[in-house]
Amino acid sequence: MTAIGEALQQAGGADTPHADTPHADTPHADTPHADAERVMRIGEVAALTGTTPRTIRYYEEIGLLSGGDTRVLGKHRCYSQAEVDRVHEIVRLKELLGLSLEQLSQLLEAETARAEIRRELHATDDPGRQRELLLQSEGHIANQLTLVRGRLAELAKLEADLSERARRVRLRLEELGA
Amino acid sequence: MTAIGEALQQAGGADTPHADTPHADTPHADTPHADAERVMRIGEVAALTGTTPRTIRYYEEIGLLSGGDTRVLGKHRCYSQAEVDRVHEIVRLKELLGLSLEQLSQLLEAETARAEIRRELHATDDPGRQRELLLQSEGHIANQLTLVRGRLAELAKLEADLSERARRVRLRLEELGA
DNA sequence: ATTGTTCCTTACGTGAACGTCAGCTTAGCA
DNA sequence: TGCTAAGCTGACGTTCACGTAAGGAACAAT
Repeated sequence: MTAIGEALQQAGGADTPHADTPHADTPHADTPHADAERVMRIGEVAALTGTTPRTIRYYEEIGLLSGGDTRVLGKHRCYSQAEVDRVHEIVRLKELLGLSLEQLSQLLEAETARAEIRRELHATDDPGRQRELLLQSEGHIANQLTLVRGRLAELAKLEADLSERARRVRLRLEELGA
Repeated sequence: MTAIGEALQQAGGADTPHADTPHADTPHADTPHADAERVMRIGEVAALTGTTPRTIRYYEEIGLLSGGDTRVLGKHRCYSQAEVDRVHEIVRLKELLGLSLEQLSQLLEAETARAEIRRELHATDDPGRQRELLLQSEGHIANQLTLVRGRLAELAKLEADLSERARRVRLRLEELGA
């Protein structure tokens, strides 16, 4: 496939990038309430997010992922659905906005804080503290929105330019046909 | 400035990235019709496009820029406004779509062909040939549009997600305030 | 207990996209 | 004609974002 082909396909997504674990995830739920907070290992997370274990470890290395605070060195990393979500978010923002991982780690300060905030929101009864946390959240999201909307505007302008070009070419073709 | 700051500013553009040529472009038009097809050298092009001479040479090296077909080796490269436009286009697509330069060179086949097409369109009187050229142009633009619109859709979805999140946080804040 | 698969850490390798330095030539000007 | 700023051609260095390989430990199943 050509490079442009890849670029065009890039919008589709949802492919099967590599087969790491051959037999799929255990279909029969052996343990009760298994789906809610299943503990996953790195290979599964990688497969679910369309990345590789190496990538996940790298993201941990540079501080994008926590990588199991309480994990004993030398033992397996274990992840929950929350980490999967985060990796998905990382990939999405990275591809869509073309940000470097350093920029992302700053932007994702929002997400990092969100987990913390959710925990603390449920833990505290102090309305003042809750207010503070929510305001922080709002600020982070606003940051992301600013970035995304800026990109949207630029892309819209590009689209307009291209449409205009296409229109002109069509006009000339009609002239020619007439 | 923080990385996120840069990312947020990235939408603004139009900064002065570096001062290469101290005294600006000769303000007095010595030669007549100077602005139409001024011949520029690499430093000026770099300054105008917010890049560096090295970058321009690199783009030439990998085939993204022609770099003066008729240029004698060892002599200075010279550029016209067309090259400046092309570099601008490259930078724009690269940043906005996050494409690799190889992908870009495929996508920009359109632009490459356009110059050719414009020349040939004026050179030939054969309507059949003209039709063919215009159809080619149309195809290339359509390719670009597909790519851009795909991105636009993805970004719009992201924006919607973020807005939804922001809405929820605001709701909780109102609850709290009430 | 053995075995096969997945994972661990460490460390070196890689491709893209330039940056940077050296040594020399060209172009504009005084 | 001489000077200086800008450009030229190698060629090596660098950062990012991982890939890959080696040697060993951990888990699941038998």
